[in-house]
Amino acid sequence: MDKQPAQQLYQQIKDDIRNNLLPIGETLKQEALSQRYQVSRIPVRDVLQRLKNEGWLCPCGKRGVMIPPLSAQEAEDLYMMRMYLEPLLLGHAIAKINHQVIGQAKDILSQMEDLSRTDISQIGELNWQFHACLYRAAQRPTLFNTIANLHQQCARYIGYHTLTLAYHHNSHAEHLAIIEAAQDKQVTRAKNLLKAHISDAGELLVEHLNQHLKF
Amino acid sequence: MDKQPAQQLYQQIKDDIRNNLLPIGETLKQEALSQRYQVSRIPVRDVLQRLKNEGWLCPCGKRGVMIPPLSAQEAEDLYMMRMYLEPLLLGHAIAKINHQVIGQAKDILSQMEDLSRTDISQIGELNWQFHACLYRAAQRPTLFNTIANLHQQCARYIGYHTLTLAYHHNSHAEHLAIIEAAQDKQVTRAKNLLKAHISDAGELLVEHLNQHLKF
DNA sequence: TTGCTATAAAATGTATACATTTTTGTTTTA
DNA sequence: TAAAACAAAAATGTATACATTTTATAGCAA
Repeated sequence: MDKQPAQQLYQQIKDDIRNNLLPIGETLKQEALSQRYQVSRIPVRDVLQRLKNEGWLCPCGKRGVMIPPLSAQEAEDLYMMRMYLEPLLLGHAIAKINHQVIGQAKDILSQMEDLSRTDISQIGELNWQFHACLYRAAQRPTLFNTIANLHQQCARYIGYHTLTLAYHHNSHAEHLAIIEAAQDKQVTRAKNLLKAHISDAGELLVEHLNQHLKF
Repeated sequence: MDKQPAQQLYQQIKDDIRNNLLPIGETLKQEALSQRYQVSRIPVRDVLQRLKNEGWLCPCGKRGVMIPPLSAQEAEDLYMMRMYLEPLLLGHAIAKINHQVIGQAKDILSQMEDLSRTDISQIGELNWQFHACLYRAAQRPTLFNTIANLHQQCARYIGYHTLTLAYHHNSHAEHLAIIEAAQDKQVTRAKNLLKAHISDAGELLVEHLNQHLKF
């Protein structure tokens, strides 16, 4: 099942942004991209608009888009928002969580542990799958979508740093604790654990960025 | 200066959604829309994608989009998120607010008071301009954009209800109080006022929806 | 009748061609 | 020399035509 061109293109461009294969801070030319990826400008335009809405690209002047430089302040804001919103959603979720959801979440955690360190790029995705699995149970699509967007935007920051590996070692225990609290319907405890979990990750990331983004 | 077709189209479709001139809950056909508005399908596609990302449309099945029905739960979630995030941003803003910003905000408030009741459709926009004017001062684009998105999504709910008029009568005093607190650099007080302001509006809206959305 | 398969039609995705806008570079003029 | 104005180019926006995918329909078998 080979996806439609636009689907591949979307992944490809996102990867290329992560790997710094595209110029940062200057307008991306549709024509250039369409030649680079061997498609017409129509799917390119679609993908650019989509990536802009997901925070991977930002407006550049009055027309066109560019890859915004990584910013410690942006990371701080993203994690701050997550810190406020995700416990809210988890609170709604816990009332409706059943054994199947718990099981699914645990499976995802197992997968994360089994990942060889060559698959770092997938850790971020699995991490989101874990959280999303719990959040979905809340059946609050509006809250869920906003949070999903925030994760999307975070993805650019947590994809390929050595930081990621170090962090996810710690976070495993935190994930387990959250699941247990959720399982036992300890709403307040679960929310606090989650808040701390996000806060920890955010602080680590912001600190890391402040050290490495010199300008 | 007549805008580009897509710009007009964007406004037009949004208005038509607000005024219930387009079918709710069934997939919008690109071909039909392109004939209705006398443009090709390309700008139609662009606009549909954009409106989807702004919450005016939602995915429908595996392909296409539809106009989602108004939902009290969605309104509740939107206002809940605003209640948490906007005071945060206002807090950052107050430190940087100067007299010019205060003046600008007051001007917008005056405009809102002067609006004849035939211009109800503009109240929502002015209301956002007021808040945005303060928020922009914080120079926190990431937080700002997320909040702007939430307002966009709220817009569908507060555009054309009789409710709007009744509410905005009360809210004027609240707006003034917030500005004064901001002017005096009373951060905590301003944040609390704002939180209450949003909470009030949210409760009123949700109650209204629960009464009028029978199904 | 019910369910499945194959085929047709309808809708969306994409490529090419054209129109419009923006930008850039050059020339002209104060 | 500097600034303004114009012309050429480059880039984006849009229309038309075509390809692919999805959905609906008709026919057949159980």
